[in-house]
Amino acid sequence: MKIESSNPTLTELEGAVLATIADRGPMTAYAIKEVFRASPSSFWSGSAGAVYPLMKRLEVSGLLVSRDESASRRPKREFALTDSGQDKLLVWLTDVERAVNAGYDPLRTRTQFSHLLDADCRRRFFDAVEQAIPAMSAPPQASPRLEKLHAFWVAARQTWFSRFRGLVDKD
Amino acid sequence: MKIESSNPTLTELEGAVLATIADRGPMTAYAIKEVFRASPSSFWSGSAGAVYPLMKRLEVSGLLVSRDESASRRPKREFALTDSGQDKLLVWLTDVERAVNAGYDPLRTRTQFSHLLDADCRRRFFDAVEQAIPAMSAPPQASPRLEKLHAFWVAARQTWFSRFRGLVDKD
DNA sequence: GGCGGCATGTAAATGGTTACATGATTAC
DNA sequence: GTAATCATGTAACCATTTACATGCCGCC
Repeated sequence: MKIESSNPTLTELEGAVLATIADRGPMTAYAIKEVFRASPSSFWSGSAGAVYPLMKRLEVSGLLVSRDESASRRPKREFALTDSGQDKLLVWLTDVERAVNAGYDPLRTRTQFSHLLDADCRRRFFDAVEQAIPAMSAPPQASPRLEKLHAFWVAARQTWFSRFRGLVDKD
Repeated sequence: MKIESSNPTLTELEGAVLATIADRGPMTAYAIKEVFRASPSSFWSGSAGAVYPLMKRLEVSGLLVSRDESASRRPKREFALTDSGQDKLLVWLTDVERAVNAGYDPLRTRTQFSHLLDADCRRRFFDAVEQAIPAMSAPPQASPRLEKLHAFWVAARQTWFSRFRGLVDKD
């Protein structure tokens, strides 16, 4: 007897959707989409074309259940986590292989090639970046916990970048 | 008279290809692909299906030129940067909007939801991550400069994560 | 003589973006 | 009454991945 394992592993977007619902409770696809749209990373674009079909897929594979919560003629379908969805979420959340990954960071990529810029151009670019990093704001209506986490991440990034710069400027 | 602007902006992969060639001199598509495959980020997979057509595209749009460098019956086509390629590269490299972006980081994503894990599970996951971060190695045959940059980035990440953990573990 | 690395490429599938379309409801 | 927001969705397109296919060269 073969056990149906459905999708082998969740994509980052799928995992993040499940995690968001686990965190905030049942939500509409629209609300999920807005959460991602508010992210400080442009890689989480929160496009309808990604979110709606994705959540439908997650329901079909039994990780989400939806109920019609329309209070008027306007449609409103709320998705909640199933037990199996909770299980998969925990697997995704604690996936060490995924977590230990340099990720995809346009600034880190550029630092690797900063020596290709002449000193003047580099200084201007670095100045602009250094000024912009602390200005990165957390998504509006973020919880105090998320706000704190964001501030913390920004501070770490700032430290990293200015130390990197100190290293490079010496040359 | 209309000025042909061809592709509006380079993708991250396109920019990184141009930068790699600018850095190392003329290379084959195969060599480029291997550089990306060696990256510590799984997002730079360096697949032939991405690299070969991409470099052909960059040549068609005039950012690269290729010459046949076959020394035997085995084919070998080396791509070099054109002046226009150099220009576009500099624009890409100093794109502040791109550089100031939280990027795509599976670990950062997971930290945002770490409170969904029970204390025991969280500790195990964090332990594994904290142990794995310093073990992240730079690509083999990296230049001393790249090696240094990588070590520096790893150290910053380690600091960030352990401080984040200190913040969370208090709860 | 065979295996691993160099070198080129393509076809199909995936996962996501952009842009569009529709309509209900709320706030001004 | 009209603009913004809530809410749902789809179609076309895009960059990239996975998997495959081919063949040459050097080394053991």
